[in-house]
Amino acid sequence: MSYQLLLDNISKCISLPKDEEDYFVSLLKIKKVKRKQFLLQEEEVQKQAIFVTEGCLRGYAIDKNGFEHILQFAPPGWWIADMNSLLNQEPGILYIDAIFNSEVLLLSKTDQDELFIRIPGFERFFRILSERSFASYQYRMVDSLSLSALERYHNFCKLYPSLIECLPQKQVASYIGVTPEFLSAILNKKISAK
Amino acid sequence: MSYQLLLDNISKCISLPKDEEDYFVSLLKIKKVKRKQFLLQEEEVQKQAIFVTEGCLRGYAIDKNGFEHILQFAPPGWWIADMNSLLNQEPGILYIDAIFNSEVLLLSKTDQDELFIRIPGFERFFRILSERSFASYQYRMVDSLSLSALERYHNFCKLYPSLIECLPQKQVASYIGVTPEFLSAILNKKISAK
DNA sequence: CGTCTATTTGAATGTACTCAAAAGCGGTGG
DNA sequence: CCACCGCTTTTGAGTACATTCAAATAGACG
Repeated sequence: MSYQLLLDNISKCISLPKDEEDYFVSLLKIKKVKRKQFLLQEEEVQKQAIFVTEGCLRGYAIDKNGFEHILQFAPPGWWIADMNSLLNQEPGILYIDAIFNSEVLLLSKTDQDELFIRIPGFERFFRILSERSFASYQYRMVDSLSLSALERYHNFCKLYPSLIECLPQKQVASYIGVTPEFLSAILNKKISAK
Repeated sequence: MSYQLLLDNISKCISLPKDEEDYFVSLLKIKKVKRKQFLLQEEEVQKQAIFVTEGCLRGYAIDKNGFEHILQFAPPGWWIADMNSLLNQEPGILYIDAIFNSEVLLLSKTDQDELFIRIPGFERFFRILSERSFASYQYRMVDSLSLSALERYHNFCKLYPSLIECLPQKQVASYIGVTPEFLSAILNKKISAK
């Protein structure tokens, strides 16, 4: 059932009595999201943290020339949000939409704040979650400073092995920070070089 | 005194009785760090979280061609660490050293874990700290995907206004991800274009 | 004053983008 | 089943952005 994936993740970090688990689940809203449907658009305030149970979402920004830059994919088991907007409840810069028909769990900022007070164990869970996200962005930033486009592509394949086969290449290009034409070129050059 | 800056930051997030504060302070080690002295090198395990009280540190990676890529500067009031290494207690990829003679507070991973158990309020403090770091890396990653070198330079000036005047330009170049020659070129072109 | 490092300048090169057009690949409706 | 549509991928030519390398200039400091 929809909550299981999230509850399993939580139980790896903290142990939760049944009543607390029930309370937590009562705060979650299940939402079905159709392909291309938005969960957030630029200038909106991110009111909920989003946990993906089925399908896949993406978070991206659009630059002043109208080009998309994908920051993150969120397959099942991943959280996604414009974190600055969620934290400070101010307008964000990200768009979040569904790549495939998806199902997500929503936890509103106000319920989350309440949750921290009622069940301090969730402070720990979200601390650990944030630390890991922080750590992975730190390394990703290092990669973006020090690796070539091809190396970033290989990293991507390692990070999202399940996605690489079902995503259009242009979305991968957007994630690693090159144009679709250029990614196509370096991948084909590589093959013929064998 | 050395602890005040950190205690002030903490008190903005959580309120701490005197005895808990004393316990926390007892876990901290003050360390003086000379310019160019290392606090961490590649392949080492980050055993402590580092909080800067005086001077300035930097965290950077060295790529396979021997070039430095600065990930972060840490002036007073900032924490710095190879977060993945600290979290998982495994070898990291960052170097951390002092740009100027500095003073830092060290909180070891084991003491920190103990602290979370003894004083749950610190779960909250470090959750908030991690969330903010996460949020700022998220936006920085968007910037690196969507902004030009000159725009990233302007962002840097906003982020580290106190540093921009005392850092050698080549270190700023390293942070924004271009060569010192190129940064010099775009800054001078800009001026003559007036 | 000399030494060390940072900055600037310029030429040649490489990396990545733009634009345009062609080719491929599902899906859908007739 | 085929023809067509929309979207992705490929290809190529021309251009812009950014690096490399080398050398000259400028600043900081003992």
